[in-house]
Amino acid sequence: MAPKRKPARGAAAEERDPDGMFRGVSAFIVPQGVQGRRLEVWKQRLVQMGGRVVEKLDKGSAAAGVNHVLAMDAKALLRVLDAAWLHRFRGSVVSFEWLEECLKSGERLPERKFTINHEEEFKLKKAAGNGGSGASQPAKRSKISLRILGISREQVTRIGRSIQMQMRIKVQEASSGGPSIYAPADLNRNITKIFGRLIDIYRALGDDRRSFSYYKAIPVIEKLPFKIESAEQVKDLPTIGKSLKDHINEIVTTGKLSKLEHFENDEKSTLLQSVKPLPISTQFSFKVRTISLFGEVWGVGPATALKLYEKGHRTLDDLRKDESLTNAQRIGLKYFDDIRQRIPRHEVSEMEKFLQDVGKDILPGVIIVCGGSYRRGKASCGDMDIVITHPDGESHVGFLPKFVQRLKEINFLREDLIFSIHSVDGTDSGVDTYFGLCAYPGRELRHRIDLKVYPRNRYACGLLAWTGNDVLNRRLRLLADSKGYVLDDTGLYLATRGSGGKHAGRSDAIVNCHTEKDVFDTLGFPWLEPHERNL
DNA sequence: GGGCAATACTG
DNA sequence: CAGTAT
DNA sequence: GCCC
Repeated sequence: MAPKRKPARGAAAEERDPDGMFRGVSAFIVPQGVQGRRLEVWKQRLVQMGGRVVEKLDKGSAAAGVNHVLAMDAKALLRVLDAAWLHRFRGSVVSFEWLEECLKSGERLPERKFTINHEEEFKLKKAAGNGGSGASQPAKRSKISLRILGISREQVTRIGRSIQMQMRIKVQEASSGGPSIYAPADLNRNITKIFGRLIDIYRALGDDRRSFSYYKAIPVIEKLPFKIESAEQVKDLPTIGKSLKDHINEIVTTGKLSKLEHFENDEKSTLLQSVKPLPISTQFSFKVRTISLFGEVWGVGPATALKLYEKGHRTLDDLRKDESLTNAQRIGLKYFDDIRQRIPRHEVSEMEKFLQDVGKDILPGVIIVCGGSYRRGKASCGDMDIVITHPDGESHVGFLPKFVQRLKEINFLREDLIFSIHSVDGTDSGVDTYFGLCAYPGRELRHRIDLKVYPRNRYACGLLAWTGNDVLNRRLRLLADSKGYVLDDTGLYLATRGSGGKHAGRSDAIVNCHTEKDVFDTLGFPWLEPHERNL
């Protein structure tokens, strides 16, 4: 797949009306139980009319300006937020009806009538013995669950301290004035915005290579210190060839791109028509939108998304009725909203510790590290990539099945997507893999989690690959190829030079790389700390 | 006109 | 094998 | 889509 596009800076800011009815509203939105497309429309409306949508909310955010929480109902609300947190929260907790009624009447209605009575709901759940599906417990409970699961008191208090610490830091940040952004003004937003749409469209259609070309052009354009006024200024830039130059020419002279209009105007969304017309730049063809949506389901790619569309499916609910879905796709669909939620860094940190504790119980000395965007230092993560090995080079064998079993017993792992074992018979480099869904102890919200177990001598390459980012992976693999190596997550190999073969085969001559640094050094690539790998 | 990272699992 | 995932 |  082509690299995921970073959300453009200030995406909706341009069409925003600062005097709109939602002026001053900073809303955190609980997506559970709402159709994704509907949600998107609401968010757009909110922002267009002067509001703000806060994507991440963690324990410290009370001070970060959030003054509204919007959710479907109390159940959805408690699924994502702690009752204790809500109790402390001073802003409005309202159902989406508030938003709908405001939009319908055209004026800002008092929140009071739409308040969600979560306290009541929580008491009910508690009285009912608290087994209830989907209800999340207050913060205290999750610690208790950790203890129930065999975690020591010291660890529990350590986790508690670390949460408090992070809250303190958060509050400090919030009180020391707003976020200072040093990003330079985005002079050519008119162009990159359009390219951004093309990236999404081509990816949804399965044309990753083409999508990638637009993707590469964006940072190049963003770095320009001037506003492009003619294609002349751009014709010699790398990543910008004839076609992109023509696009830019059309954009700077006419203000739009007919090619994009074509994509966006073939069949209009009836849903979007029923609401007020959106700015042209935020419209998508119904077909492209729908296929993109389907493609966001885990296990559904461009080909399947297209088939489903042509079968007549138009919504995720349509998909739910389809018999042809695979197991994994069903799970992806069922937990669509859950998986889409990002995980706050401190929670990943806690879960990493949790996994380490469970792991060392089964196999003393086992090394368990959370890679991915977490290891690259991101403030929140889309999923967790757990890389595992054992220093003795042998006892990792057979670890993963036991680990997974244990994690299921204690209700951490919930649903399986992929599970394959090679360490025992030694096939496929002896790497064991598990992909699935997990839930933070004491909650029901599902997160994507990957577990990979490597023999010690392959661990460095595994960790490197699973830390990414994917752009770095590609660069390193390309570089390896140019120097007569093959690099993947299982090792660095001497390429077998088949006489005319384009694809250098992997000889079993593995190059000894005990650490990530060994890989960088062997390839002659300047060392990057994990947090420097966000290319 | 071919390559664009490289490889594993599902059905 | 095609499709999807990392 | 771009690059060689």
